Amino acid sequence: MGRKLTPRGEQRRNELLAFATERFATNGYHPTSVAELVDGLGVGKGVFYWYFDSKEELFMEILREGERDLRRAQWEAMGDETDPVQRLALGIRSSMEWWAAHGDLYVLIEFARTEASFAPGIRKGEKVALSDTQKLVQEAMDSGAIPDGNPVIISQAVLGVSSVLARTQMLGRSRPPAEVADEVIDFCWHGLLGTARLDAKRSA
Amino acid sequence: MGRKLTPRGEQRRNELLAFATERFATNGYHPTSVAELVDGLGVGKGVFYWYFDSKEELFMEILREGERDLRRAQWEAMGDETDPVQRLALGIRSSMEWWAAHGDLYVLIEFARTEASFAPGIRKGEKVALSDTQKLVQEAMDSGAIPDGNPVIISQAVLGVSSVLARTQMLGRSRPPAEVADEVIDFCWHGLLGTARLDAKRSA
DNA sequence: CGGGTTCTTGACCGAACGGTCAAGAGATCC
DNA sequence: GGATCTCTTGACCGTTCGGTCAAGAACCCG
Repeated sequence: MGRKLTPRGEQRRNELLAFATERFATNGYHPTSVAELVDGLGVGKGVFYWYFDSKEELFMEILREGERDLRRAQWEAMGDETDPVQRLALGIRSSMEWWAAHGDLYVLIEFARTEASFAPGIRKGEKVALSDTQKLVQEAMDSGAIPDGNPVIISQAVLGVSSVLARTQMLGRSRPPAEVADEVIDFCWHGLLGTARLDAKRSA
Repeated sequence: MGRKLTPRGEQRRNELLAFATERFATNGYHPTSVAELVDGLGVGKGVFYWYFDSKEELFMEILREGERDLRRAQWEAMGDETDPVQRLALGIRSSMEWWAAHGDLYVLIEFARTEASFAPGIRKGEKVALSDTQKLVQEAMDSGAIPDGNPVIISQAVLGVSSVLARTQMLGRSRPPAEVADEVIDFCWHGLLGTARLDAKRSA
């Protein structure tokens, strides 16, 4: 929208974003009406349309802010580590921590992928995540740290394992993100035939 | 609904199921109206409600039939193979073939997970898939074919890799299912640090 | 205090939705 | 040919939806 907001307005906007995120994740995007959002916050309907052009724009804003924040968290976590395999591990751990704190976004992104109006935006975000991962994998291959292979496939597989275990183990069973991250790394590094499984994998 | 149908009625019902599957997957469940479905088939609205109690019931029927058919395909593919690791590979290959032929269902299941009214049914189906996989992994561990580990985690990881590569490589890039299945197996068996990567992995 | 801006209200709107139903067409069997 | 059952029609219904807007309250600054 691009309206200039006072601190008070900024706060209202954040209230709307937070409440909508929770409702959309719990009840679904379509079944959650704008009326339900403003009623839940105890304000008039005009408030909603003061801060957002449409329900659709609000939703895209939630997705955009979420993706931005996740990427920032990953970048911060990797810090000045230089070894690509270690960087990958740090990225996985920080993603897991982030998803643990923002479980609602997980559901929202899954939904967004299933509808024509939101899918393109999601695909763009996933391309960025893939490209980030792919660079690390390629670098690790070049340095001989991991054997040659198709870096795209490997990156997608790593992201897939992270994603599914985040959903089933962490969001579904409330297990601590650090533990789940260890399991992701363990599987991704060695696969199910691998043997070096018993030593401590926790990095640094 | 349990209405008894003549062959003609059976065919109409299947037309509705097929058309709705395509529309839901392409455009989303909520944005696709019952009116759009019957108009697309060139029939009156009453036809829809002759065969289904509600739009929701139709959708659940699509999911139910899909899951049943996938499971049947897997069971058929595994045939009389006895080695658990080989059975796992056969299961992965047949799933990939099935998803290639039923890409619409992929999107539908992803959506169904995101909404309170459909999520329980999906979770039940996923529990079955997990349990099937888990049994094979456990068996392989008991026989020493793969090292000990948490069979739940490993099974979910394998299913996750299958799922993400099915989506990105097969449905997204139209690559042949057999190739993608090979890549899934390769990654799951050895991980990204594994070395035995160059021999032919194709089974039998 | 006055004047301008930011924010809020809630009645209202047209459109679209899921679903109903009385009426009738087509097939089938005796 | 009539009785019966399966299937089809489409106008119609009540409800809810996303979105609008004239009016006014709250806040800020000179």
